[in-house]
Amino acid sequence: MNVAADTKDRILTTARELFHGRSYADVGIKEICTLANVQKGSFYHFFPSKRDLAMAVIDDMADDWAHGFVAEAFDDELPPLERLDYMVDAVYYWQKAAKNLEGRMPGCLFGNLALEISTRDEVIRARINAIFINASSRFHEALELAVERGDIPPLDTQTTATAMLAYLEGVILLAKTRNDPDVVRELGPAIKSIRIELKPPN
Amino acid sequence: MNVAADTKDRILTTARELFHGRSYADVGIKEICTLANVQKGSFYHFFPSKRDLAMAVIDDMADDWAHGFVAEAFDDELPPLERLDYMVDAVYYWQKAAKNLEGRMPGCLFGNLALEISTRDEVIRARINAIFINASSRFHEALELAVERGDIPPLDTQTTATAMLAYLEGVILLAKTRNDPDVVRELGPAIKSIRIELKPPN
DNA sequence: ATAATACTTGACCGACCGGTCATCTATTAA
DNA sequence: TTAATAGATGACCGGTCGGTCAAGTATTAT
Repeated sequence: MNVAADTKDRILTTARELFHGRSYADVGIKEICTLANVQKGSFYHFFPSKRDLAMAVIDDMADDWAHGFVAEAFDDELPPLERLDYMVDAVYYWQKAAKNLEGRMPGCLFGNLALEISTRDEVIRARINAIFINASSRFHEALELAVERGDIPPLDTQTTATAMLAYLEGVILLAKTRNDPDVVRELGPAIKSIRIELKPPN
Repeated sequence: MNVAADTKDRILTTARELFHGRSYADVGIKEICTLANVQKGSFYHFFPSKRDLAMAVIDDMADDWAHGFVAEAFDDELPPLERLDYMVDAVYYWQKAAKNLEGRMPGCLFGNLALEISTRDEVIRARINAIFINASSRFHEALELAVERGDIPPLDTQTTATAMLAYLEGVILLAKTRNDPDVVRELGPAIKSIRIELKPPN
């Protein structure tokens, strides 16, 4: 169990780093195995296919994410609008650290994989979509609270939350294309300016 | 010349469709050749490598884009803020048409390729980055004009323009992940709410 | 008419891809 | 102690990948 869990974990961690740093298609199982110090046959003992590995990596990352700085950013103790800034900051520092390590900005693993594979694999697409929906609900909670507290005037919190997530992903995309994490810091804070008005009731 | 130009064009067009609809890595030269009715040797007469094809596709698309609906959207005749809506609408209709044809939302070719290859290929990354900078300058012009006309209060037009482009890309990313062009229509208009204030002069 | 050039053809190449499998070893349960 | 199970090993497989090349055919310039 111990050894096995360790092996599987090494595969998962290595694959995650490689997929994130490059792309799904560009990383071969052989390379993953070599870096993880795992034999190929052993790999296929734990994962039935590369695609299944990808799904496991996605779930793994989503877990770490949710229990990591997303949990910190959207902490109940924090004033709702500050949570947005916290989130932006967290993305910035993470991307900057990654760039310092690898020389390149990896961007958002989910965004990367979504654009790369979602046209080819419905299951993976749906999985990433679910992660986005979940993330957007964090924004939503924060916005609801902000309205409730009178921090901001009423607005369509649901749609605005999704728009904010979209903005964040877009900022990361642009920053990655420029290979410059500072873009996140420069553009990120404007996330708070996004507003979608409530649809007038019929 | 005629026949040759035609062959090269067929390759370019086919590759563009395939890259856009799926991904760079997922589309092989053999498939491109088959669909374009071109022999492999003939392909390599026009393009030294797959990578060069990708660059040609990017340039080709950037050209079409700039002279196509981007030119329409950012027409001088149009009130500056309406240009933003025009742009969003154009993206929406395009993505919807593509989805109706192929069943899936292809998203933005530049965004797709940026996330897929920019960590591996500096030249391509820089090329796409240049396209984004160029696009953002269209937004910038529109914002400058809007401020000048008093349509909106003064703001950091340069940064806001980039933020708007980021937002648009993010919206397309999310829409693609949901495989639903309506996301563009739902979130798109909020692009006008994005504001980045002028940095106070020292 | 001829020579040079542009383009086409399709067989071919080595490398690498994801994936399999028989065999061996360690661990666990009875 | 033994039988079963879980995990590790690495050779192996068919297929596909990007790319090459020698030979042929149009096309163009002289």
